[in-house]
Amino acid sequence: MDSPSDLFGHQSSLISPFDPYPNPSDHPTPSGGGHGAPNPSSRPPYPLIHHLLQPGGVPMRSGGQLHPQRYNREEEEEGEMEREEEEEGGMGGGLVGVGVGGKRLSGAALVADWSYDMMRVKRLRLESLVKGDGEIGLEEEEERGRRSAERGNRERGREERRKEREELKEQLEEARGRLKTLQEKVWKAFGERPAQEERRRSGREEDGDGGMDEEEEETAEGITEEEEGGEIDDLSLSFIPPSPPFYSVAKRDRKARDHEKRMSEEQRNVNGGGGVLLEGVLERAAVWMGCGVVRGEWEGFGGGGGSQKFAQALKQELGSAVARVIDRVLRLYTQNDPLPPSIHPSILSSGERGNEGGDLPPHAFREQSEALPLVTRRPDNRRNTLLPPNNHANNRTHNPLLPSHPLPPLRQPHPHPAFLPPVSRHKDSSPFLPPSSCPLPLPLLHYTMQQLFTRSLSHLPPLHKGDVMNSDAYMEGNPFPSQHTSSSHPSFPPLSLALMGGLDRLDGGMQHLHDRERERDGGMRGGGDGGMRGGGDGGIDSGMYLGPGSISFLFWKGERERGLSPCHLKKAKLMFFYARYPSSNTLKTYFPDVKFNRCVTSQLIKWFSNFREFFYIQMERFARQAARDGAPCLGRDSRETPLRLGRDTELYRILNMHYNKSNDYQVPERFVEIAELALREFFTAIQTGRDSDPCWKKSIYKMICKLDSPVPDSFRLPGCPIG
DNA sequence: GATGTTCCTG
DNA sequence: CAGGAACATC
Repeated sequence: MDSPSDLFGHQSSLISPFDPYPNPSDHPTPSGGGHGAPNPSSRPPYPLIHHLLQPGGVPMRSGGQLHPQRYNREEEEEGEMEREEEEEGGMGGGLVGVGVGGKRLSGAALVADWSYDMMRVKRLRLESLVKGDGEIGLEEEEERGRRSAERGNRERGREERRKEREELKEQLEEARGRLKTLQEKVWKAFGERPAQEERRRSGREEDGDGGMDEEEEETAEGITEEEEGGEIDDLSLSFIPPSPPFYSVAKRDRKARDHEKRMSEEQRNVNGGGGVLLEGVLERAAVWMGCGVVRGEWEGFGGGGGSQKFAQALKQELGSAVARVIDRVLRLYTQNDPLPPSIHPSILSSGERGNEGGDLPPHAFREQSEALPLVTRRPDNRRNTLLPPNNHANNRTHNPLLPSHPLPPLRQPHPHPAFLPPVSRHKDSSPFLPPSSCPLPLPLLHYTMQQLFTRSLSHLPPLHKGDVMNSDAYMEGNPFPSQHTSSSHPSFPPLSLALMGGLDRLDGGMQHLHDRERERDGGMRGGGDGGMRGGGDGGIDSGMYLGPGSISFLFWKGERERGLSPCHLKKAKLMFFYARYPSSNTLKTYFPDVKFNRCVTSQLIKWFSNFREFFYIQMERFARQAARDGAPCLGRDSRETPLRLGRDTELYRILNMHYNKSNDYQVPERFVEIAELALREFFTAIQTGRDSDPCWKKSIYKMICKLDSPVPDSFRLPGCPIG
């Protein structure tokens, strides 16, 4: 049997920080080694309440975050392995969020946390029961076979049972201490001081008939009974709100009715004030804990059915109340509406509430929301990702990308214009984020997204097999209705691809052009690993990244493996302004938060290949248009200064739209120059008829390849653009 | 064979 | 934007 310290010593690991990654099947990563393969059997399955915490049938392990301070990046990294071990295959963290800088803990997390503690106690007791029963059976056999040994055996059994009792008492003491701690946390979470509670109770004691109502009398009676038996003399349950133990069926039934009654009240409370409900639940959880466990412990020890009843009662209380709260929160959340004032914020995790403690700037939560592709943004944010991007651009006479354009609300709080070059904006932070605007470690933005998606999707049919890969319910009911969504985001503008139709293949790759680049890269980051094999462990599917609009298990898995995310794509696009042909070493340098392996590297390279493709297509397109129409498309000045790429031109707009969709960044002047150069090269080639040469683009590509600029050092920082 | 690039398609 | 084919380079 687990020792109490073992049992509760596990607590800290079981109260996992919310579990950003679904651990699909606890499969060890293909890379094997390094990560301790989670062993499902090493953790208790909480058979009693596990499913009760899954309102939608989706395992939603509540990772009550009791250590918000863990949520800085370093600790997150350090805890990665531990977390993996802690994961239990449920949609971890789907319910409650991280207490990122939060002053309060999630009520649901605490309930789940507490429930889990109680389950541990119960399990403890059941184990002792099994053990005890076994001993009893043995005695009976001996009684049949060897009467002479009967007395001795009995005495021995009694002795052992006494030992067991001692052990159990110790364990209960531990449990009690644990409960006390938890309750203090609950009180803290709900703003009620234990002292206040104490006052309340003592005040009640002074009232009426000696300060005891029926329940209290029963409690006292129950304890007295136990004390008479000499079993729980020191289990004074002082921190547990008074409530009866169940020592008679009649009283239990009556109590059950009372509980039903109060549950109805709670139902009302949940509609009007969630905090009250939670407190009630927790109080009664303590009641069951204080009475059920203690009582059942001894009943069970004597062979009674206390465990069953305790389980039933616990099931009732926690099942209905907790699940109801969770359901409600989920419902509220999935409605994408702001929380109605009737919902007490304390029933939401701090992750849901953003930062309540004021550690984060006011826009922090807004930025978190930016990371939620499926969440409709607030009306004041014109960049709603649900809308076609920049529709306004085509309908306005002035260029929306001009620096004079009002900044979008997201950026307004920041003193610097959004279009300043990154180097001048930040010394120590990501170039993408204003100094004050990155209150969370960037991965947490992803985590938040994952977390919220987990919640949102828990009530929806799976869109992708990955969404629910580790959901038993979905696994059973939905055999992977996989629909790849990667092609649902057409990026190319309506452009006559016929232009490209007659182009012949280049007779050579550009690889040789990278020789110089590689040499340069070799010195950029000491100890370049000499290629892409360095980080490869083959642990990531090539389909890990499915595009900014498709959040899937594969994406989560990618996050788990520190793979590529939509933010990395964004960063890559911005990086394209500096480097059209980044080598793999360059990529490794500038994506330090990505765990590189062959697939990730290929993916990044593929991205840049796509960027180039788009770039060249646009260049050629506008060059041809200029050659045909005299380049009116390139602005008024284009006749005086041929083929200038002004920032008010259509080409500029298109490029900016593609690489800098949300205007996080000012297009570097250097990029504008290079684009102009490329444009002129295409234009000249077309004008002079060189485009009839099958290899006519090659020289242009080569030229562009040489024009890569050093990527600002600020790009070396981990993270990615918000939103 | 691994890697990188372009082209093409969806 | 992904996937794949074809090709080049090492």
